[in-house]
Amino acid sequence: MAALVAFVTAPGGRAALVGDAPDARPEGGALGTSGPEAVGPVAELARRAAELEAAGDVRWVWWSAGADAAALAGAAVPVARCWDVAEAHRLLAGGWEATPQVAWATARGLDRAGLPEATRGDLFDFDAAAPMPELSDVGLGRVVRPDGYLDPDAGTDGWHPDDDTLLAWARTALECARAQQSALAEVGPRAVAAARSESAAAFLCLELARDGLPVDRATAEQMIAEAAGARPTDEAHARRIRAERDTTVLRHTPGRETTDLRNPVQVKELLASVGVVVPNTRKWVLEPFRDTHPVVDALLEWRKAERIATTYGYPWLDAHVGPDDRLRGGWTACDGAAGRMTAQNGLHNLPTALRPAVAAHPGHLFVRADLGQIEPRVLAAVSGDEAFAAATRADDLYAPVAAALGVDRPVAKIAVLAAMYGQRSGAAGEALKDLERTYPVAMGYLDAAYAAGLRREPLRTFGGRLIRLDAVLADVPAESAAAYDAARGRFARNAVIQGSAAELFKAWAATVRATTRDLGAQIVLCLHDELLVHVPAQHAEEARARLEQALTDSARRWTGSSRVRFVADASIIHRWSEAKD
DNA sequence: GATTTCACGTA
DNA sequence: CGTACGTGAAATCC
Repeated sequence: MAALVAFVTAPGGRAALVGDAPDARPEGGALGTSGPEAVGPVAELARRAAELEAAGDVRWVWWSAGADAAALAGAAVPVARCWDVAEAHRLLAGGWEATPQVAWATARGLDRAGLPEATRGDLFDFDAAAPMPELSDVGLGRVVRPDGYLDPDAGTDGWHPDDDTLLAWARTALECARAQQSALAEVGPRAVAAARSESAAAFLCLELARDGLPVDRATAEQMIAEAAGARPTDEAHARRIRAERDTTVLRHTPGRETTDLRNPVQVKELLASVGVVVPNTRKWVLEPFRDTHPVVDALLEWRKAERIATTYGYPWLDAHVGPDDRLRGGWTACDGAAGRMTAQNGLHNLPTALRPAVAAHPGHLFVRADLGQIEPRVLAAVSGDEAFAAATRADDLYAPVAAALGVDRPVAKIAVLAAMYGQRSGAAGEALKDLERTYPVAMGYLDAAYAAGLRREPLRTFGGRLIRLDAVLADVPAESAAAYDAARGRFARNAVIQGSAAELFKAWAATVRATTRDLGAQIVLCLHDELLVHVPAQHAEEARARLEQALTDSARRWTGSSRVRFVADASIIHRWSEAKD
């Protein structure tokens, strides 16, 4: 078993590293007596960490990758195993808030309501707390208060610990990680493994932010030019281009040229004047009126161009694509709801029209792979439905389902999706009833999640992530209590599937990262069920094979069996836009 | 200046 | 065929 070694940093460029050999620790013995221990400038500690990583079996512990491990990612330390206290806490307790103080309190079983407030300036300055007696022998008392809570200022921006305090901060992280492991072991058989996988994903997020997504700048400029016009030379030029774009719509409605197309109220009035009366001007509302009046089609085309001009235009390119032609944004390992990864600066919602601009750099290729029919396959795994699991053995899961129900494939597909996502009406009605009879375990699992949502009872994903129903939907406006309840039910039903799928995806990504590193491969994009890996051209085929093997292995570890089959569609491409093979 | 609404891109 | 996320422009609130 890997030895835990904490790596923590403090403002001012200091870091501490403290190891603890768990098996060597005598019963009731002191902590931190058998492993490495160092404190100093973060660059120096990162070098020491690189040596330890190269030498042996280490699992790094940090309060969070973003706060503590940036220097390791920056120095390209090939971190193989880690424990991210914040990610472990998010798994254990749900939601997104995961400061060291909250994570520590939860792991130690302290009441969340008793958390002390951070001090502010000199108004509430008080004398440093006396060390906590039972922890003072190893120095944790420097950051742990007598009442057991963490010093509320520890780890915050304005905190300037001395060396001994920073060492105590590292030892406390170790202690917190151990307490979390115990707590997660109680949650379920997969939760500790899930925390490790989430931790790896959090470090991967630093690497994604560091490396960026390879872009072909010339193509990007060309695609932007097609939608938004030439790059403006000055403000007046920019206004002129904007006006020309507006004219493509306004020329269809003489007399209304002053309409502001960016103002939905005015657009609604404009449409009403040509007989298109709509409650709002959303795309799917206007779509049926495309042929009613030419201004509708012109408006929808204008919106597409306007989107690229404003969100993905020249300012976006200049701000987020570096001189090395890499598109960079911040990444998080999980959102606050079900636990999917998030990304900023358009990395997760780049219009497909711009995908030709995402291109492998010279000498490299992309291996692109996505998980096929991931959500129904995950449903089969998490529900334990043997009949549904049997259907996953087919490349196309809907084919055996259609055969079992005695319906055409499209009907089977709609029925399965309707069951998972909530709509229980419409064309799928009859097939849904058959689905309930044929796969009662899987359908029962979904119904139970829905019912728990109605009752406001928190749920856990397959990997043990707590799905909270209080905070997430608190601000959803609802006309009636029943609508609010139903929204909660749908959310719960969706979250156990979406969240579990996210866990498998991250386990897969972490395995790919580990098993393709020696090829010089970089994961450059994670998109919920899709991976884009940038790899030296001569290793592309090998990398593709390892991606598929990684799925088999991580799915097997995650589900604990091979009853449910997961499939990846993997191809080697130059540009993200290229068709699947 | 901060927050809300509308709209729309991705899965 | 539901859920989630991030972004920008304009309106609205304070």
